Amino acid sequence: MFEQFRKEICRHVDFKDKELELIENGLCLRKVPKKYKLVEEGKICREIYFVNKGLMRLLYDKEGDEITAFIFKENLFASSYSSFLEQSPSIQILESLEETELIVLPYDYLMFLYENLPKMHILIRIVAEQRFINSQKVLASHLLKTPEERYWEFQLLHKDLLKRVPLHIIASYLGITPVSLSRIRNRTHKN
Amino acid sequence: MFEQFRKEICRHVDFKDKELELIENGLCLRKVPKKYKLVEEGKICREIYFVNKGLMRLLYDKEGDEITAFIFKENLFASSYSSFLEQSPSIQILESLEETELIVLPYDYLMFLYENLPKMHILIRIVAEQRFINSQKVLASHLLKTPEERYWEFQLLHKDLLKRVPLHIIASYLGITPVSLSRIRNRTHKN
DNA sequence: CTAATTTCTTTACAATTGTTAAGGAATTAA
DNA sequence: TTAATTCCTTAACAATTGTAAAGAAATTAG
Repeated sequence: MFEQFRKEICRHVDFKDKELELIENGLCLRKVPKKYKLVEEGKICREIYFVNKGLMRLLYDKEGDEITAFIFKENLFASSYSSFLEQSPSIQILESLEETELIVLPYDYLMFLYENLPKMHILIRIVAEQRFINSQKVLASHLLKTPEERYWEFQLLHKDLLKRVPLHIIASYLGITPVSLSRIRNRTHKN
Repeated sequence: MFEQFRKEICRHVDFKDKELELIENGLCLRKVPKKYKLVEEGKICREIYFVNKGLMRLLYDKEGDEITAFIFKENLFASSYSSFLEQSPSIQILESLEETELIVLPYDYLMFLYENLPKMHILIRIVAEQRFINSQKVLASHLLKTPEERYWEFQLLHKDLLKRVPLHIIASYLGITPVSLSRIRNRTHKN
């Protein structure tokens, strides 16, 4: 049930069995269907999700248009993290792209762990740092590369997602329209 | 000497006087002139800097062109954070935009503090989380807004920087060319 | 299986940006 | 102060993207 989760967190912090038990006492497993919204716009995000199986995406609703901020694959911690950290209304939406199996860590239980298992600060510090590094990479890609180069890069790094995710979602992740992505793909395949 | 620094970190973590002393034992003050490079491309970033007075910027060298990733004002923790965290060669440059006064926290001393003052994990967790939130905001701005809207937003949030920083640096921060920024400013002022 | 919906591509046109080059303004250095 | 450098704007043109609309293909729902 928590095998992947254990493996992932123990890569970063050396938790003892008793400590793992303490952590897992507050967790639960949740299965959601495709297109299920875990966090809605305007609501406070009160949980962090570890993706056991499936795909999640974080997105903005821009006057009806969906703009993808990030796609979470297996073994990543997903959440509307800004909303979770500040316990403030989310400006992002978190939803599943496939039928997805999640491990749920509630905010209140994380606070409990912070007090009773100080190592938890280390773990969450590392999770935050990694999400920061990721965010920096995506931002750098926008600052340094053209949409076309960004598509090539995406192809290299996330070949699997090209098959799992509709192209218009990838387009919005790359910061372009589906029409433009279609043109880029057309150009690319011919050369 | 460390007043601002103390005030800032105590906003987040309740350090006792003795603990503050322990932290400050490993810090030093550094004054650098304008355009001084604290971190060079390819070198490992071995320090975190707290900006006491002045301005720093994080940038990429893209085939000779300078692309600004972030601008650090007073009371922020600046660094090539990815390089610092992973102690790997930096793909970013960190340099001063003005004569700048910094408080320097060396990597080795942070490791020492992690071991001898566990609360340090909390502080650095919060610093990482805030840099993440910032990074998310900048990325959202790129995904959701046009360059023109991004300039308006910048004007609102960082009016002071328009006077302190050359426009071509702001242009690269907004992800556009100086020529394009000039056109946007021209359009904006007329309407 | 059929109908409805979603997804993807293509086209034509408008709008914006990038590029290159040139000149003037402002700042910095000698 | 003068000379050199940096900074900013403008112009013209090419390239790219966005928008709107339409239709084909694929997927989903009943």
